[in-house]
Amino acid sequence: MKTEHRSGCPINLSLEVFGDRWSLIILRDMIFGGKRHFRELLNGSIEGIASNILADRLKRLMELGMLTKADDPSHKQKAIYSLTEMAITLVPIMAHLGAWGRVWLPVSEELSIRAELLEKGGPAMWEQFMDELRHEHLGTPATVPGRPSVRATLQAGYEAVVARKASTAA
Amino acid sequence: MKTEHRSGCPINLSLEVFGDRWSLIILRDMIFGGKRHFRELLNGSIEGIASNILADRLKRLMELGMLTKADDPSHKQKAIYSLTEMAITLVPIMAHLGAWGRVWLPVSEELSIRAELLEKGGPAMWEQFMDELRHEHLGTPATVPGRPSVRATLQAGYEAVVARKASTAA
DNA sequence: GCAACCGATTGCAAAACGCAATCAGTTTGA
DNA sequence: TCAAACTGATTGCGTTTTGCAATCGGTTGC
Repeated sequence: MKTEHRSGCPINLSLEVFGDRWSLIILRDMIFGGKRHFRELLNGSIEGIASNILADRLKRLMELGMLTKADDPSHKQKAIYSLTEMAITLVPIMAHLGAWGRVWLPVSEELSIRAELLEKGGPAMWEQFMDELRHEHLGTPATVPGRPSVRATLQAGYEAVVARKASTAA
Repeated sequence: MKTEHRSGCPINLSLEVFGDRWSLIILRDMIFGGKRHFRELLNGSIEGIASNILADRLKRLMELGMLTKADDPSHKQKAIYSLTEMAITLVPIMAHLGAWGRVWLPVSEELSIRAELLEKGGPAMWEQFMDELRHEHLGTPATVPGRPSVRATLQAGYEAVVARKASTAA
């Protein structure tokens, strides 16, 4: 891993980690989309990432300590990627980024409903979401079961918008 | 201005705006360093931005609506760059980014003290800072004068660390 | 057996980057 | 008065990164 840095400024160092056009997209798809496999990330990406870029970024994110990789017991060739705590704590940043983008950029309604719900949920929802991610990716015990998962809530919001748009368009 | 987007996802659109290694650095220097001129940004950058990259990014950030440019009355050739509201509202993102970087990345003490103070100040401090930036860059009336400015507070913290390190090293 | 799928890798053209030198106009100061 | 320093850039050029398509060897399901 490269240890050469432009400066010790936290904002600069953060940019050195995900100051490119793809790293955060991959993490977004893992966090909000629940993607864990190479093909899921490759084919599920609405932005259309190329396979060599995806391979390169996965490797880089592993070297940086944001991801880990493990064998999938169901398939000898399959690898399963997991978020580390370092990546999971990006949730508040993702939430702010989504909120800012919703205000200032030409977002589409169906792709920004998740950001809107996450913004409205506030820090309490982010904490719950991070706990769920820790359970999924790090194997920590599930906390307070019974309530619907954040990802399911966001997904339901997304599907409601898609359904509504389909019905009004028909 | 380019209107071609990879997707309408707010996180993706945000990345299209500052998903590179320099745009946020420039905004950081304007927000926290109070830099307003080309040369200030060029020579003051600890990361060492090249002049062609700086020129390109300033142009791009203007096209995106993050910056405006005006003549400096004191010098016919001098241009003064101002943050727009769009850029000023990045303050909470900068704060979170700095907080995240402080936890996970090899930050230097003197360059992360500002991030620490901003994190501890919380949303109230961010709001005050954004108001000060609006006053500086947009000419809005100053709100609640009398308290020390956030930038001065952060700068004082930085200088205290530098002074302490100089004295212990001596 | 064979098609579909697995995580990549390779080749290649285009774009972006990093660096140094340079530009024309403006201001400063001796 | 006139040169030096400073203003916001621009140019040229070699290196690196990106984007895209094709392909790879191995695995699995039918």
